[in-house]
Amino acid sequence: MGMQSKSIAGPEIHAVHPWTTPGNPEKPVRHQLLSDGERAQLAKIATITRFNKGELIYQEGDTADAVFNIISGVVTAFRVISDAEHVLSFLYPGDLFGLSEEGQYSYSAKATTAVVAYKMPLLTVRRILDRNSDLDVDVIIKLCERLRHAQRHAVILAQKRAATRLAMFLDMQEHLQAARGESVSEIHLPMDRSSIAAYLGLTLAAVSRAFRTLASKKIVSCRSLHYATVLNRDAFNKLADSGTQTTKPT
Amino acid sequence: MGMQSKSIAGPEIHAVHPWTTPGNPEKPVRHQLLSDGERAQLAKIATITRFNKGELIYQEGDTADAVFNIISGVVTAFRVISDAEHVLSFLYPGDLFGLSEEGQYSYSAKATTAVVAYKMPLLTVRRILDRNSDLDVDVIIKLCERLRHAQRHAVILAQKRAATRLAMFLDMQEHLQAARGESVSEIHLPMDRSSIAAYLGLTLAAVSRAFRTLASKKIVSCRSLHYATVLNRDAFNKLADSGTQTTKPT
DNA sequence: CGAAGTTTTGATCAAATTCAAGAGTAGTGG
DNA sequence: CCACTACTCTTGAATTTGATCAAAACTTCG
Repeated sequence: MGMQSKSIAGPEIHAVHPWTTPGNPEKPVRHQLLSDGERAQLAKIATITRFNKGELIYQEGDTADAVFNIISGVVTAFRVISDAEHVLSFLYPGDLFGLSEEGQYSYSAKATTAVVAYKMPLLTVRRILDRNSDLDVDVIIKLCERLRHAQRHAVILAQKRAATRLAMFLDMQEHLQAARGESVSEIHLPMDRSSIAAYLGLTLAAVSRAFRTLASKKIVSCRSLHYATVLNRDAFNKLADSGTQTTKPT
Repeated sequence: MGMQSKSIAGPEIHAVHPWTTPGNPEKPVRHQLLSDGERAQLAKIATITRFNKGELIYQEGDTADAVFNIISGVVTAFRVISDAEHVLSFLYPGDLFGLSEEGQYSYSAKATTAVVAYKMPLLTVRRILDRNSDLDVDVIIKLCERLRHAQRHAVILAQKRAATRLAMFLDMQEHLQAARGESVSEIHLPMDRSSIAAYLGLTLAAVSRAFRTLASKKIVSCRSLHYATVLNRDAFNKLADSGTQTTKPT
């Protein structure tokens, strides 16, 4: 599932470059941000770590001493609040996590599928950041992307109907998949229903019913628990279109 | 309402420093991030702009050509989705906005109170960022803070009961107020009820009822529409405590 | 194949939305 | 300075939607 054809091994940060030239509003493309030199520099301090499906990577409150960069697999970032699990984001290969912390991790992270990741000591990464201006810019780009995602998440959560939230979630997953260069004939959902529920701020039952609602209206169909297809694109967009940038005329 | 006693005029970026020394989990303090030199450098390219209450600063989709730094007043960042306004964040003096954009602004911004702000050309700021490594780090710190806020927002929106969301919002406002060094005898709410509703993903009516619920239980009282006081701290924390870092023992 | 864990589905209940009318605020001009 | 108007906020009643609790169907994996 990891198709790296690069010459040098080492961390990869993928992100949509936020700083497009004005007057060139092409569709955003996901780039590899790090130069070969930067990757080599980071590779020296990185160790490769593996996590089994379901394994906890770190827990909210732990001393934040490492930054992770995903090679393959999916990670779920979450917080537990009065016994309820709230999913903050699903992280994919090319994502960086554990950097934006205040001494302690501000959320927990677990492997949703089997995961392989680079693990780098936080202090060393900071030392490199302090010297290397180009790396800074890459990290800024990545943080901007994460911020936009978090804001989109908030927009999804602000929706009042469950089917709308689910449609927006599926739309988001489809876009991310396209940005990663994967096929979009089907939407892949590596996480389980309860994680989706925790991300959408709904109960398990509500997510299940929302899937049923979309299926009964012939808007979306599910081949299995982890694969969905959009059947009626117009109806789907009517529900989900909100995160998509408005292709406004003139 | 602006109490700058600094020697040099120019943009100010305030943020909680995320990179505390491990083993020193003191309460986070908000710092002025920019050095005098950096502020002077930015001041040269900045112009001071004023906005009236309610005025639109920029609109989603506009070409993103300027970055703003608030001197005084409150700005609301929002998106309009199928006729419904969704508030992404309330921005205060010391905040920076308009930087994390992809050629076009990804949300709209309006002045919630009268606002005075520095306006800086985006291209020039980027050029400075490319050369000045220290500034990069400051921007990273600020972005990390914004990211944590966005994630907290998501946690608030994932709450199912309106009174809980409101309590968490009030708690957040109180903490921000304290971080800004203002008095916390009362919680100041410069925005109107419908903006709170748009931030909490609720209807105007639900917010109104939630205030009434908290008031009738003697947990919070409202002197006026814009000032609230916590009466019963224990009951309040029981509702709101979730975003607050767990002061876990040993 | 069988057992443990997930997901679906059903019935009831609580809570927020909606629509609409009434009370309160603010801002304007006489 | 007060009165009038426009706007925001509160409150009420009916409706819709999701939560909750619980049982049945389905997956997954040993």
